[in-house]
Amino acid sequence: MNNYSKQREIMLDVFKKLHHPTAEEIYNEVHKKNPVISKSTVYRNLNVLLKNHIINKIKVLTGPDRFDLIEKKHYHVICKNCDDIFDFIYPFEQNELKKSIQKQTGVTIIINSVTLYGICKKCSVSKNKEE
Amino acid sequence: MNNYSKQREIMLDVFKKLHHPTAEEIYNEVHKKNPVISKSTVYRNLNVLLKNHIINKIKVLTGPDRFDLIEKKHYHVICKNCDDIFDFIYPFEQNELKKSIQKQTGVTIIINSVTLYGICKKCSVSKNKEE
DNA sequence: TTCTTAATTAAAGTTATTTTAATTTTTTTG
DNA sequence: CAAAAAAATTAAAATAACTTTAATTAAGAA
Repeated sequence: MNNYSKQREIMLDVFKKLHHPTAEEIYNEVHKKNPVISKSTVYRNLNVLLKNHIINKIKVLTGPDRFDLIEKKHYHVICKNCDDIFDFIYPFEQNELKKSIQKQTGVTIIINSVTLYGICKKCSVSKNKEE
Repeated sequence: MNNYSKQREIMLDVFKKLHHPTAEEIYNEVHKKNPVISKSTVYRNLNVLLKNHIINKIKVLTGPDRFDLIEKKHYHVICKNCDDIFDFIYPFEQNELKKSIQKQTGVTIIINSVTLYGICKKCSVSKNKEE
């Protein structure tokens, strides 16, 4: 990937509109702009963008993977109930954590892609009703 | 799930042997002990154990989900290259982080299931050869 | 024991994603 | 610019991981 193909450019455009989209959501949006683009192209280009560290893949507990543009460093909290993703920032880069993990596991954190799980506001309200 | 079925008991036994196993790996091990247990039972019981907070699901970047017994609080670093999972401990429970996330996102962290990504020792060595 | 509920199995179904093979587009080079 | 080579795309088929279904079996309560 040296420069961008037309479809890849459209995909990047679409990324700016959507919030943590799934491949399907990207496909739908991209399809509006150019109905000729196929789903396999979307999937393939997602992988190209991933390999080039232009986007991130976010794994949720259920349902399809989600993606986001790597722009500024932020982390994700995922609601264990509805799988909604929220961004937050935090000074995780303190060497302390990095060094501690190095020592314990031998793993060098390169992309501080922190994911936490919790219960979002909506779900903590509605949880009292059902179940 | 009030008490355990035979198959569920076997599954819990198997969990103590394996390190972050996939459903398939659990099935294989369980199958050795009792060849009559089906794959659908393994999958179904994994979901039962998840709902009852006895095990955790770990999402890796590629490949099938992994699971582990919730015993003592620990977190995971996943190698972006080989998807291997390493455990580490860290005092994340400091209220500071919890409160900060609450404020920013409205999400209440319940299970501090932190996941970070990096490159493990093995991969950082072999990476210099290929590609 | 008989009734009721829960758990299991095997097979079929689903969802998300990848691969393949044929075609089209883009880039390189003479 | 034209021919050759490389890269990207499409549609369809294939795959991987997991879930659902329908029929059967096992367990617990009355």
